Amino acid sequence: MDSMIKVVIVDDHKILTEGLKGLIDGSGSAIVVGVAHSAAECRLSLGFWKPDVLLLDVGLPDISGLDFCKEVKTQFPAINVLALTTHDEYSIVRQMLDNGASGYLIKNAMAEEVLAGIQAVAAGGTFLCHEVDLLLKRPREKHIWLTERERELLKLIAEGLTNGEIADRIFLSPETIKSYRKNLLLKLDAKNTAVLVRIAIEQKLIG
Amino acid sequence: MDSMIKVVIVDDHKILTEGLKGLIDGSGSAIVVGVAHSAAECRLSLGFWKPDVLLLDVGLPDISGLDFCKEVKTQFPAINVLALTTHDEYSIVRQMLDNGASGYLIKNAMAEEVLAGIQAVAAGGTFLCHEVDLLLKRPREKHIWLTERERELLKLIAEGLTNGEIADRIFLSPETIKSYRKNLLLKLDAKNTAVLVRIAIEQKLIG
DNA sequence: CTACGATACCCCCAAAAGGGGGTTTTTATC
DNA sequence: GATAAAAACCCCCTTTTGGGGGTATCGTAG
Repeated sequence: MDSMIKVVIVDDHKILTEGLKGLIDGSGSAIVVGVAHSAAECRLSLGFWKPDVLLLDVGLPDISGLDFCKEVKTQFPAINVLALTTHDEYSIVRQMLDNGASGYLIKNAMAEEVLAGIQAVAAGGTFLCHEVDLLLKRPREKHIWLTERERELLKLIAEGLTNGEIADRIFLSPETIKSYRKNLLLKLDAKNTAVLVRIAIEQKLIG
Repeated sequence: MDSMIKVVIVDDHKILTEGLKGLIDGSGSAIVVGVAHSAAECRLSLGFWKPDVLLLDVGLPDISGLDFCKEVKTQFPAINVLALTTHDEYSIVRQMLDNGASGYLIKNAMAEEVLAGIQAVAAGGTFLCHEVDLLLKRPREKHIWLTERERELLKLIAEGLTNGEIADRIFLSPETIKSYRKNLLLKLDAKNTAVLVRIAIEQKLIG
């Protein structure tokens, strides 16, 4: 049928893609025209597949799904990206949507939500699974959001650099690094570096 | 058919379980007699389902799959547990096998490996997917393995307690805590607390 | 029976982090 | 053109960590 929504799946969990393909093909409204298990594999065929919807995982083996989403939207603005991941952290959802995704599904969502999501984004709309919808509606204060510089500092701290080493690395005064550090402790409500690093990783604030 | 292997799936990713059920039922050698999306849900019916093989995820929403594996093996020693997860860390694999699992599959393994794994453990054997097999064969020095006490200390450090606070909590001298801390830095090859916490979380050494 | 790992303890001293206060400049938004 | 947020900088002082040494006890596997 010509009205079939063409879908491509990019996910390295082969067991999931197999099952998902069956689910979508069996729906009658959409058909899987391609499956890739890495961003590189997807790049090779995406121009040929020309899907309406790209079901994209965040945790790809080669590059981040976050970056790949941006890449796809730049090269093929007509393709609607629907994120499909295990991550339910604000930081990931926000970055994915900022990078051009039209929808966001968590892998423990119902099968029906996948089909609903595909139809919604194929029609040019947006779709968020229930859990993510609630997440984004929470008051602003509950969401941790850092500036570029803060994320950079946080990453270097988590790598074990001292204030002095960080200062040398990015050509700033050690006193400046100290200020950022104090501010990060405040923002993330951490009493010391140990907790700071734990929260940074748990909330996926660093790559 | 009487010779069919009876399988129960426990995983909160509904999309994966749907697909997996189709895959197993379609194999001709095994059949899914039950699906649960949490440990609690599984407990209710496990005695009734009486499966030969339990496909078990580590990241369940209610309790850890690690603990649930031990629980199942205690109550139903005849059920062969086959772990099916995204985790490829030594610590998780080792704990799962220590808790009685007969096999370990990573979710990005091939679909064929799932069927091979089910047949192997149903026959009373063991099964490790290729990746995990390689992981366990690496020289001992490459594997980080901590004592009970060290894991306890590591957890408290990651929670942000200082040496003094930890000492008060577990009734030891602050000097003792300091020694453990220095030893942990050595063992995990971390130059400071920030790196220590990062490695602890990445290698899944703490709960 | 001895050798080893795990547990628990101690001292000294230097380096780093944390808590409290600040200032200035740029850049974007209204 | 005001307002606000981000970025960069500075000083004082205390607490905590890290690096370097140690010692003693207990249990268990060779």
